[in-house]
Amino acid sequence: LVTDMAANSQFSMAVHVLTMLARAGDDNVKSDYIAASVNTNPVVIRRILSQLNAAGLVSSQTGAFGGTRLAKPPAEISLCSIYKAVSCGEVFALHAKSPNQDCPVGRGIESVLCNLQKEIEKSVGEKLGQYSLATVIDMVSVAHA
Amino acid sequence: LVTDMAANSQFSMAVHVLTMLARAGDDNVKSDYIAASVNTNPVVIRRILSQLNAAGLVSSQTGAFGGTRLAKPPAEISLCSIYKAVSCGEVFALHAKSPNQDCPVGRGIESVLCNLQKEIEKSVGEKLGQYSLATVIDMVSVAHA
DNA sequence: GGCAACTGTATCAAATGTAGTTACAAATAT
DNA sequence: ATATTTGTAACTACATTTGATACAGTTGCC
Repeated sequence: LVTDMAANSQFSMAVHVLTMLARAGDDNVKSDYIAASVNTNPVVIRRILSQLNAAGLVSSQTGAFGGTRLAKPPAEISLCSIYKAVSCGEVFALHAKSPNQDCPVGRGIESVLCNLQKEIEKSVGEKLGQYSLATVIDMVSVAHA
Repeated sequence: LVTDMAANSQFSMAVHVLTMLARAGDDNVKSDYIAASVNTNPVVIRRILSQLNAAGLVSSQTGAFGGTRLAKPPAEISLCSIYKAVSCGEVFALHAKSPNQDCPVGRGIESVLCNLQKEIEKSVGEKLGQYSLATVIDMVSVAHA
């Protein structure tokens, strides 16, 4: 392990996972199989699948011959819904400690930054909403055609 | 300390710092004074000022009666330039470990995600570019008028 | 029924990033 | 000279992410 940890890559992994599921169609896919492609531990994959399941993007089945498959067609899964499903942090964080309320700037800056944060997050959501899982699948195919 | 650490709030602090400097006009402002408003340690402020200085947004002076002031008028400092100045992480991170290159998806997904990452980052930059430090100052003033 | 396979989740360890703090060298006005 | 202030190194504390092991619960098949 030499890489930079503590930098949330769950969105990247989630897109990867969903792409694998899309290629399997209606077949159940096992977490071990996905883990081999993502190059990580099956539990990491199951943690992501758990969030995607909560968001209604996939549906899983326990027991022998179990596994996971998409809950909707790839064209109906937007990248925005994936982004929201895995709890990625905000683009930037607000002050860790509340600023000094005795200072005019300290008193006013928090709400301004909070509004800005919401606007940026909305902007990111709209941009991601322009793409679907189907788009990604096409791009992956073209990438090494 | 009970707050959530490890969530980069340097952009928020940088905007706060620059707002303080803007209000001081051409006067040198000391890191201790800014730290009192941001409610943190002067060294944390000087670390941010160091990055803003490298980006040409402020100019500092060491020694007695030293301090920092803006290097340009607030209207010419866009929030995008502030965002780029403090090294905030990307909106989402790519895979920590490189995916399995023996899998078609693993082989193609990285470049797709990388392109997407760049596009999102560009989108964020454009959105932030719509605002300047002058805008923020106005909003802070209005917030508690 | 019993077995094998798979998910779901708890728990722990390793690595990394952020923020806060102390300390001190370098610079500069008086 | 002296006092003041920046710039930066070094260290601690804490949170987050990822990876790994373990195991209970579920399910298909013989």
